[in-house]
Amino acid sequence: MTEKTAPAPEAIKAWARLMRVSRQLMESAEEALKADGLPPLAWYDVLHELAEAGEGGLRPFQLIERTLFAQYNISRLLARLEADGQVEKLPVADDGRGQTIRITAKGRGTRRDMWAVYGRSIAELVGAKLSADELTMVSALLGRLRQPPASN
Amino acid sequence: MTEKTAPAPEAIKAWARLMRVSRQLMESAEEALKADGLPPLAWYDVLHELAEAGEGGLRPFQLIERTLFAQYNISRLLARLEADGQVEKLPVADDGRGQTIRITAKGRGTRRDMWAVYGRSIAELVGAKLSADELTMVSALLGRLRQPPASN
DNA sequence: TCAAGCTTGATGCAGATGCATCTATTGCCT
DNA sequence: AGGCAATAGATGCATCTGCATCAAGCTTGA
Repeated sequence: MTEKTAPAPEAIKAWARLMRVSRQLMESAEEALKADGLPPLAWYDVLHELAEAGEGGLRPFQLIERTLFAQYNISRLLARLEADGQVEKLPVADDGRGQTIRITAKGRGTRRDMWAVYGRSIAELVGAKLSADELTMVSALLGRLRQPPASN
Repeated sequence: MTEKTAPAPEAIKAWARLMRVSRQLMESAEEALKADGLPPLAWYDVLHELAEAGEGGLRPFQLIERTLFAQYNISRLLARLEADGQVEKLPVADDGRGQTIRITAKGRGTRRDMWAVYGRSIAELVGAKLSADELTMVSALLGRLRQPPASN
Protein backbone atom coordinates (compact mmCIF):
# COMPACT_ATOMS: atom_id res chain seq x y z
CA MET A 1 0.00 0.00 0.00
CA THR A 2 3.03 2.24 0.05
CA GLU A 3 4.35 4.32 -2.82
CA LYS A 4 8.00 3.74 -2.28
CA THR A 5 9.74 2.42 -5.32
CA ALA A 6 11.12 -0.67 -3.63
CA PRO A 7 8.49 -3.38 -3.39
CA ALA A 8 7.49 -4.92 -0.07
CA PRO A 9 8.51 -8.54 0.45
CA GLU A 10 4.85 -9.56 0.37
CA ALA A 11 4.49 -7.88 -2.98
CA ILE A 12 7.49 -9.66 -4.38
CA LYS A 13 6.25 -13.00 -3.17
CA ALA A 14 2.77 -12.46 -4.54
CA TRP A 15 4.22 -11.38 -7.87
CA ALA A 16 6.47 -14.40 -8.08
CA ARG A 17 3.64 -16.77 -7.24
CA LEU A 18 1.35 -15.11 -9.72
CA MET A 19 3.82 -15.36 -12.56
CA ARG A 20 4.92 -18.84 -11.79
CA VAL A 21 1.54 -20.38 -11.11
CA SER A 22 -0.15 -18.78 -14.06
CA ARG A 23 2.52 -19.99 -16.40
CA GLN A 24 2.42 -23.48 -14.98
CA LEU A 25 -1.33 -23.74 -15.22
CA MET A 26 -1.38 -22.32 -18.71
CA GLU A 27 1.17 -24.86 -19.80
CA SER A 28 -0.77 -27.70 -18.25
CA ALA A 29 -3.91 -26.67 -20.05
CA GLU A 30 -2.04 -26.22 -23.30
CA GLU A 31 -0.48 -29.62 -22.91
CA ALA A 32 -3.84 -31.27 -22.32
CA LEU A 33 -5.18 -29.77 -25.52
CA LYS A 34 -2.19 -30.86 -27.49
CA ALA A 35 -2.41 -34.36 -26.06
CA ASP A 36 -5.90 -34.57 -27.54
CA GLY A 37 -4.77 -33.26 -30.88
CA LEU A 38 -6.59 -29.98 -30.38
CA PRO A 39 -5.47 -26.48 -31.38
CA PRO A 40 -3.73 -24.11 -28.97
CA LEU A 41 -5.48 -21.97 -26.38
CA ALA A 42 -5.24 -18.84 -28.49
CA TRP A 43 -7.71 -20.40 -30.88
CA TYR A 44 -10.10 -21.01 -28.06
CA ASP A 45 -10.01 -17.42 -26.91
CA VAL A 46 -10.94 -16.15 -30.33
CA LEU A 47 -13.51 -18.82 -31.08
CA HIS A 48 -15.09 -18.20 -27.71
CA GLU A 49 -15.48 -14.48 -28.33
CA LEU A 50 -16.85 -15.10 -31.78
CA ALA A 51 -19.27 -17.73 -30.57
CA GLU A 52 -20.62 -15.30 -27.99
CA ALA A 53 -20.91 -12.59 -30.60
CA GLY A 54 -23.22 -14.77 -32.66
CA GLU A 55 -24.21 -14.33 -36.27
CA GLY A 56 -23.30 -10.67 -36.29
CA GLY A 57 -19.67 -11.55 -35.82
CA LEU A 58 -16.98 -9.17 -34.67
CA ARG A 59 -14.54 -6.83 -36.31
CA PRO A 60 -10.88 -7.66 -35.74
CA PHE A 61 -10.34 -4.53 -33.68
CA GLN A 62 -13.13 -5.63 -31.38
CA LEU A 63 -11.35 -8.91 -30.85
CA ILE A 64 -8.25 -6.97 -29.96
CA GLU A 65 -10.19 -5.09 -27.30
CA ARG A 66 -11.75 -8.23 -25.84
CA THR A 67 -8.72 -10.50 -25.85
CA LEU A 68 -5.34 -9.10 -25.17
CA PHE A 69 -3.69 -10.04 -28.39
CA ALA A 70 -1.69 -7.55 -30.36
CA GLN A 71 -3.04 -6.31 -33.65
CA TYR A 72 -0.59 -8.21 -35.82
CA ASN A 73 -1.24 -11.27 -33.77
CA ILE A 74 -4.98 -11.20 -34.37
CA SER A 75 -4.40 -10.50 -38.02
CA ARG A 76 -2.36 -13.65 -38.47
CA LEU A 77 -4.39 -15.77 -36.11
CA LEU A 78 -7.51 -14.93 -38.10
CA ALA A 79 -5.72 -15.80 -41.30
CA ARG A 80 -4.90 -19.22 -39.87
CA LEU A 81 -8.42 -19.72 -38.57
CA GLU A 82 -9.87 -18.77 -41.90
CA ALA A 83 -7.50 -21.03 -43.78
CA ASP A 84 -8.69 -23.82 -41.54
CA GLY A 85 -12.34 -23.03 -42.11
CA GLN A 86 -13.01 -22.09 -38.49
CA VAL A 87 -14.10 -18.56 -39.28
CA GLU A 88 -15.10 -16.58 -42.32
CA LYS A 89 -14.27 -13.02 -43.23
CA LEU A 90 -17.08 -10.90 -44.58
CA PRO A 91 -16.73 -7.47 -46.08
CA VAL A 92 -18.42 -4.80 -44.05
CA ALA A 93 -20.97 -2.61 -45.77
CA ASP A 94 -20.20 0.86 -44.50
CA ASP A 95 -16.45 0.62 -44.07
CA GLY A 96 -14.38 -0.52 -47.00
CA ARG A 97 -11.30 -1.08 -44.85
CA GLY A 98 -12.87 -3.43 -42.41
CA GLN A 99 -14.21 -6.92 -42.30
CA THR A 100 -16.48 -8.86 -40.04
CA ILE A 101 -15.33 -12.16 -38.67
CA ARG A 102 -17.94 -14.81 -38.15
CA ILE A 103 -17.47 -18.23 -36.65
CA THR A 104 -18.43 -21.15 -38.87
CA ALA A 105 -20.22 -24.34 -37.90
CA LYS A 106 -16.85 -26.07 -37.91
CA GLY A 107 -15.53 -23.36 -35.64
CA ARG A 108 -18.35 -23.95 -33.18
CA GLY A 109 -17.54 -27.62 -33.21
CA THR A 110 -13.88 -26.97 -32.56
CA ARG A 111 -14.76 -24.67 -29.74
CA ARG A 112 -16.97 -27.29 -28.16
CA ASP A 113 -14.33 -29.97 -28.47
CA MET A 114 -11.73 -27.70 -26.98
CA TRP A 115 -13.96 -26.76 -24.09
CA ALA A 116 -14.44 -30.39 -23.15
CA VAL A 117 -10.72 -30.59 -22.52
CA TYR A 118 -10.04 -27.05 -21.43
CA GLY A 119 -12.94 -27.01 -19.01
CA ARG A 120 -11.74 -30.22 -17.47
CA SER A 121 -8.30 -28.69 -17.01
CA ILE A 122 -9.81 -25.72 -15.24
CA ALA A 123 -11.87 -27.96 -13.01
CA GLU A 124 -8.87 -30.06 -12.08
CA LEU A 125 -6.26 -27.35 -11.80
CA VAL A 126 -8.29 -24.74 -10.01
CA GLY A 127 -11.78 -25.95 -9.21
CA ALA A 128 -10.56 -28.98 -7.33
CA LYS A 129 -7.94 -27.10 -5.33
CA LEU A 130 -9.91 -24.26 -3.78
CA SER A 131 -13.41 -23.88 -2.41
CA ALA A 132 -15.97 -21.70 -4.11
CA ASP A 133 -15.41 -18.98 -1.53
CA GLU A 134 -11.71 -19.10 -1.99
CA LEU A 135 -12.08 -18.94 -5.74
CA THR A 136 -14.30 -15.91 -5.39
CA MET A 137 -11.73 -14.32 -3.14
CA VAL A 138 -8.97 -14.96 -5.68
CA SER A 139 -11.06 -13.38 -8.40
CA ALA A 140 -11.77 -10.36 -6.27
CA LEU A 141 -8.16 -9.81 -5.28
CA LEU A 142 -6.86 -10.31 -8.79
CA GLY A 143 -9.57 -8.03 -10.05
CA ARG A 144 -7.98 -5.21 -8.10
CA LEU A 145 -4.77 -5.74 -10.01
CA ARG A 146 -6.30 -5.22 -13.41
CA GLN A 147 -4.94 -2.48 -15.55
CA PRO A 148 -7.19 0.52 -16.38
CA PRO A 149 -9.94 -0.69 -18.76
CA ALA A 150 -11.08 -4.31 -18.54
CA SER A 151 -14.32 -5.80 -17.37
CA ASN A 152 -13.56 -9.47 -17.42
CA MET B 1 -13.83 -28.70 -4.55
CA THR B 2 -15.79 -31.16 -6.67
CA GLU B 3 -14.39 -33.73 -9.08
CA LYS B 4 -16.89 -33.31 -11.83
CA THR B 5 -15.31 -32.59 -15.14
CA ALA B 6 -17.22 -29.39 -15.76
CA PRO B 7 -15.70 -26.47 -13.88
CA ALA B 8 -17.74 -24.37 -11.46
CA PRO B 9 -18.46 -20.80 -12.53
CA GLU B 10 -16.24 -19.51 -9.74
CA ALA B 11 -13.42 -21.64 -11.07
CA ILE B 12 -13.86 -20.33 -14.59
CA LYS B 13 -13.87 -16.77 -13.38
CA ALA B 14 -10.81 -17.23 -11.22
CA TRP B 15 -9.01 -18.91 -14.10
CA ALA B 16 -9.88 -16.14 -16.50
CA ARG B 17 -8.75 -13.47 -14.08
CA LEU B 18 -5.55 -15.29 -13.34
CA MET B 19 -4.62 -15.65 -16.99
CA ARG B 20 -5.62 -12.19 -17.97
CA VAL B 21 -4.14 -10.31 -15.07
CA SER B 22 -0.87 -12.19 -15.08
CA ARG B 23 -0.39 -11.54 -18.75
CA GLN B 24 -1.21 -7.90 -18.39
CA LEU B 25 1.13 -7.38 -15.50
CA MET B 26 3.91 -9.29 -17.19
CA GLU B 27 3.54 -7.15 -20.25
CA SER B 28 3.60 -3.98 -18.21
CA ALA B 29 6.79 -5.01 -16.50
CA GLU B 30 8.34 -6.08 -19.78
CA GLU B 31 7.40 -2.81 -21.35
CA ALA B 32 8.95 -0.83 -18.52
CA LEU B 33 12.23 -2.67 -18.98
CA LYS B 34 12.21 -2.13 -22.69
CA ALA B 35 11.46 1.54 -22.24
CA ASP B 36 14.66 1.80 -20.24
CA GLY B 37 16.63 -0.09 -22.83
CA LEU B 38 17.00 -3.11 -20.58
CA PRO B 39 16.90 -6.78 -21.51
CA PRO B 40 13.74 -8.91 -21.23
CA LEU B 41 12.47 -10.47 -18.04
CA ALA B 42 13.80 -13.89 -18.94
CA TRP B 43 17.30 -12.52 -18.50
CA TYR B 44 16.40 -11.30 -15.06
CA ASP B 45 15.15 -14.67 -13.96
CA VAL B 46 18.36 -16.37 -14.92
CA LEU B 47 20.67 -13.65 -13.63
CA HIS B 48 18.76 -13.62 -10.37
CA GLU B 49 19.21 -17.35 -9.84
CA LEU B 50 22.85 -17.14 -10.75
CA ALA B 51 23.45 -14.18 -8.48
CA GLU B 52 21.94 -16.07 -5.58
CA ALA B 53 24.01 -19.10 -6.38
CA GLY B 54 27.18 -17.07 -5.97
CA GLU B 55 30.66 -17.99 -7.14
CA GLY B 56 29.86 -21.67 -7.34
CA GLY B 57 27.47 -21.01 -10.16
CA LEU B 58 24.82 -23.40 -11.35
CA ARG B 59 24.56 -26.14 -13.89
CA PRO B 60 22.07 -25.53 -16.69
CA PHE B 61 19.84 -28.35 -15.49
CA GLN B 62 19.64 -26.68 -12.11
CA LEU B 63 18.46 -23.53 -13.77
CA ILE B 64 15.79 -25.55 -15.51
CA GLU B 65 14.59 -26.83 -12.15
CA ARG B 66 14.54 -23.40 -10.55
CA THR B 67 13.00 -21.43 -13.35
CA LEU B 68 10.38 -23.01 -15.53
CA PHE B 69 12.16 -22.68 -18.81
CA ALA B 70 12.40 -25.60 -21.16
CA GLN B 71 15.77 -27.18 -21.72
CA TYR B 72 16.30 -25.83 -25.21
CA ASN B 73 15.21 -22.48 -23.98
CA ILE B 74 17.84 -22.34 -21.28
CA SER B 75 20.43 -23.59 -23.68
CA ARG B 76 19.90 -20.74 -26.08
CA LEU B 77 19.28 -18.15 -23.43
CA LEU B 78 22.63 -19.01 -21.88
CA ALA B 79 24.27 -18.78 -25.26
CA ARG B 80 22.92 -15.27 -25.64
CA LEU B 81 23.90 -14.30 -22.12
CA GLU B 82 27.38 -15.63 -22.66
CA ALA B 83 27.71 -13.87 -25.99
CA ASP B 84 26.81 -10.69 -24.18
CA GLY B 85 29.30 -11.24 -21.40
CA GLN B 86 26.66 -11.59 -18.70
CA VAL B 87 27.65 -15.10 -17.71
CA GLU B 88 30.54 -17.44 -18.28
CA LYS B 89 30.53 -21.15 -18.93
CA LEU B 90 33.07 -23.22 -17.07
CA PRO B 91 33.82 -26.87 -17.68
CA VAL B 92 32.92 -29.03 -14.76
CA ALA B 93 35.59 -31.26 -13.30
CA ASP B 94 33.81 -34.52 -12.64
CA ASP B 95 31.32 -34.52 -15.48
CA GLY B 96 32.61 -34.09 -18.99
CA ARG B 97 29.15 -33.44 -20.38
CA GLY B 98 28.27 -30.60 -18.15
CA GLN B 99 29.24 -27.03 -17.52
CA THR B 100 28.86 -24.58 -14.73
CA ILE B 101 27.35 -21.21 -15.40
CA ARG B 102 28.63 -18.31 -13.40
CA ILE B 103 27.41 -14.76 -13.45
CA THR B 104 30.02 -12.14 -14.35
CA ALA B 105 30.51 -8.70 -12.84
CA LYS B 106 28.72 -7.28 -15.83
CA GLY B 107 25.90 -9.70 -15.24
CA ARG B 108 25.55 -8.54 -11.65
CA GLY B 109 25.39 -4.99 -12.87
CA THR B 110 22.72 -5.82 -15.40
CA ARG B 111 20.74 -7.59 -12.76
CA ARG B 112 20.92 -4.60 -10.47
CA ASP B 113 19.87 -2.20 -13.20
CA MET B 114 16.99 -4.43 -14.14
CA TRP B 115 15.84 -4.74 -10.56
CA ALA B 116 15.62 -0.98 -10.20
CA VAL B 117 12.98 -0.98 -12.91
CA TYR B 118 11.43 -4.37 -12.33
CA GLY B 119 11.11 -3.81 -8.60
CA ARG B 120 9.42 -0.52 -9.21
CA SER B 121 6.96 -2.22 -11.53
CA ILE B 122 6.15 -4.78 -8.86
CA ALA B 123 5.68 -2.08 -6.27
CA GLU B 124 3.37 -0.12 -8.52
CA LEU B 125 1.45 -2.96 -10.07
CA VAL B 126 0.80 -5.06 -7.01
CA GLY B 127 2.37 -3.48 -3.94
CA ALA B 128 0.36 -0.32 -4.34
CA LYS B 129 -2.90 -2.07 -5.07
CA LEU B 130 -3.27 -4.50 -2.19
CA SER B 131 -2.43 -4.38 1.50
CA ALA B 132 0.27 -6.59 2.98
CA ASP B 133 -2.37 -8.93 4.35
CA GLU B 134 -4.11 -9.17 1.05
CA LEU B 135 -0.85 -9.86 -0.71
CA THR B 136 -0.10 -12.62 1.75
CA MET B 137 -3.53 -14.05 1.13
CA VAL B 138 -2.98 -14.03 -2.61
CA SER B 139 0.32 -15.82 -2.19
CA ALA B 140 -1.27 -18.43 0.03
CA LEU B 141 -4.17 -19.10 -2.29
CA LEU B 142 -2.00 -19.23 -5.39
CA GLY B 143 0.39 -21.47 -3.54
CA ARG B 144 -2.32 -24.07 -3.33
CA LEU B 145 -2.56 -24.09 -7.11
CA ARG B 146 1.05 -24.98 -7.67
CA GLN B 147 1.81 -28.11 -9.54
CA PRO B 148 3.56 -30.97 -7.69
CA PRO B 149 7.17 -29.89 -7.02
CA ALA B 150 7.99 -26.20 -6.51
CA SER B 151 8.93 -24.30 -3.41
CA ASN B 152 8.86 -20.76 -4.60
C1' DT C 1 -13.49 19.54 -52.23
C1' DC C 2 -9.44 18.10 -51.28
C1' DA C 3 -5.22 17.60 -48.53
C1' DA C 4 -3.68 16.01 -44.02
C1' DG C 5 -4.25 12.92 -40.70
C1' DC C 6 -6.45 8.98 -38.50
C1' DT C 7 -8.11 4.10 -38.43
C1' DT C 8 -8.21 -0.65 -40.08
C1' DG C 9 -5.84 -4.44 -41.21
C1' DA C 10 -1.73 -6.84 -43.60
C1' DT C 11 3.14 -7.94 -44.10
C1' DG C 12 8.64 -8.19 -44.48
C1' DC C 13 12.07 -9.14 -41.52
C1' DA C 14 14.57 -10.41 -37.35
C1' DG C 15 14.50 -12.86 -33.35
C1' DA C 16 12.36 -16.34 -30.12
C1' DT C 17 9.92 -20.68 -29.20
C1' DG C 18 8.56 -25.56 -29.71
C1' DC C 19 9.64 -29.98 -31.27
C1' DA C 20 12.40 -33.60 -32.41
C1' DT C 21 16.72 -35.30 -32.69
C1' DC C 22 21.71 -35.53 -32.14
C1' DT C 23 26.29 -36.00 -29.83
C1' DA C 24 28.93 -36.77 -25.93
C1' DT C 25 29.48 -38.54 -21.61
C1' DT C 26 28.26 -41.03 -17.55
C1' DG C 27 26.29 -44.78 -14.80
C1' DC C 28 24.51 -49.29 -14.30
C1' DC C 29 24.09 -54.09 -14.76
C1' DT C 30 25.82 -58.47 -15.99
C1' DA D 1 35.46 -55.05 -19.10
C1' DG D 2 31.35 -54.41 -22.38
C1' DG D 3 27.19 -53.00 -23.70
C1' DC D 4 22.86 -50.42 -22.89
C1' DA D 5 20.26 -47.10 -21.01
C1' DA D 6 20.04 -42.52 -18.94
C1' DT D 7 21.61 -37.75 -18.55
C1' DA D 8 23.54 -33.16 -20.16
C1' DG D 9 23.40 -29.98 -23.40
C1' DA D 10 23.20 -28.29 -28.41
C1' DT D 11 20.92 -27.67 -32.79
C1' DG D 12 18.08 -27.89 -37.51
C1' DC D 13 13.72 -26.79 -38.83
C1' DA D 14 9.13 -25.01 -38.77
C1' DT D 15 6.24 -21.86 -36.56
C1' DC D 16 5.17 -17.84 -33.89
C1' DT D 17 6.04 -13.29 -32.02
C1' DG D 18 7.46 -8.39 -32.06
C1' DC D 19 8.50 -4.42 -34.46
C1' DA D 20 8.16 -1.32 -37.94
C1' DT D 21 5.97 -0.03 -41.86
C1' DC D 22 2.68 -0.16 -45.50
C1' DA D 23 -1.59 0.38 -48.28
C1' DA D 24 -6.25 1.36 -48.41
C1' DG D 25 -10.17 3.66 -46.84
C1' DC D 26 -12.31 7.05 -43.92
C1' DT D 27 -12.88 11.77 -41.62
C1' DT D 28 -12.20 16.44 -40.82
C1' DG D 29 -11.35 21.16 -41.40
C1' DA D 30 -10.20 25.15 -43.99
